[in-house]
Amino acid sequence: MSEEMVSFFKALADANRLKIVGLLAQQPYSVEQLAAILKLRPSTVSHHLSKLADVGLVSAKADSYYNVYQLEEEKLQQTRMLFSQEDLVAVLKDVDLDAYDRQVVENYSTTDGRLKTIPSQRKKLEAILRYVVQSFEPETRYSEKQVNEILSRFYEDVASLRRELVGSGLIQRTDDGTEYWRVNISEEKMK
Amino acid sequence: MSEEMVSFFKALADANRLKIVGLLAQQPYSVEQLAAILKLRPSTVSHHLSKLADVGLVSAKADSYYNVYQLEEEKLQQTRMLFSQEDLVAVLKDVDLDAYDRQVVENYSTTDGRLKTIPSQRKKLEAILRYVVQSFEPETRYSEKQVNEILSRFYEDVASLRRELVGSGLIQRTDDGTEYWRVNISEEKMK
DNA sequence: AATTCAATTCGATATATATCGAATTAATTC
DNA sequence: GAATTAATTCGATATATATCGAATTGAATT
Repeated sequence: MSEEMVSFFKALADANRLKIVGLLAQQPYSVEQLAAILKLRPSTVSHHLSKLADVGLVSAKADSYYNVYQLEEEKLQQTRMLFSQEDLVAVLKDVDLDAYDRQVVENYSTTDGRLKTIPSQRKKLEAILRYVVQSFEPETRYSEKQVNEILSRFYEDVASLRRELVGSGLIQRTDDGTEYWRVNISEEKMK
Repeated sequence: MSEEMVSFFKALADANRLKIVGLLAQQPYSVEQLAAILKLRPSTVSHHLSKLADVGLVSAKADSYYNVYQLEEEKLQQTRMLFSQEDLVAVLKDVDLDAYDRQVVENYSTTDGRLKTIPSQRKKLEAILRYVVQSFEPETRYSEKQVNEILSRFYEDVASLRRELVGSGLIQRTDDGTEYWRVNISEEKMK
């Protein structure tokens, strides 16, 4: 999960905690020893150790009445596997990828869902086009007349809109201009 | 350097910054797009991006008046090399490794540098012994008489002190007990 | 059993920082 | 050239957290 990843980095995002990891990589230490070496109070070191223990980087072993902490080597090795493609995708759970496009469309639409104008900024235009193209079924051929009919629901100047869609690569057409179709995402990414 | 390592982890120790990394791993995005997707203000996203850029994880490319950010793949790969033995040792620069032993010795010494008592806690005792043994030259043989002479500078009950030193493995002796020598660190680590 | 001691927990405080809105900057469009 | 727009910077604020000292806990020594 993503929250676990954040906690992991938070655990290491402190100079003293990094030093603790470095020290425990050499040998186990008690809280008192770490406190003396780092010039911190035992209570502070205890706090740091509990954060490191929370993410599984260290563990304690009771030895008489000392608490001797040691590094969890396997967990440290695990760091090397970080940022695999899966990890990166996992971070994007619950992320609203279409929020930008939606926001742009809203800004340029009247209450009845039609476009007021076509934005001149390229990024805005692209967002609008990505939205409009969703009204075309994939794997389907449309005549120019059908295309115009669909586009007229969004904007009066269908010719401009059609031209931009083709120019952006989201819609393709035969050379003679008689047939149009929506380009699917994987193909589009190729360009 | 160590400070750089802390900054690196700090840069990734935030849920929204991790999401930005995840998003940029898919494709470049403008500040405005990221803001819409993450439901943050552009100023906030700008702030996050500058932290990521500071550690070299992302870079900006001007495109008309958009600032399009992209992930620095090489830097991300570099993460996998993290926590090598060198990295861990580098963190310990400027760390006062002997602080604990010094502190213990101070607590058990009178102002003239002699031990008041010998601590009963094992960890404290070990610290004292590590300190005392430094008065013996490495690679040198001592007679029992010489050993006692050296130890008497620290504590009256030289027999106890000598016994603890041998018991701890810091000092070794011949089976007949006529010669004593300090065990060097690398050998001691072997045990 | 009483005392000593290391560690943890708790409460308080000071610093760090995530977030926002406003002002500014730099570039584009009209 | 004037107006628009994206991004950054700046100042303010609220939250998070690193650190400490005091109190508590649990174990070991006397």
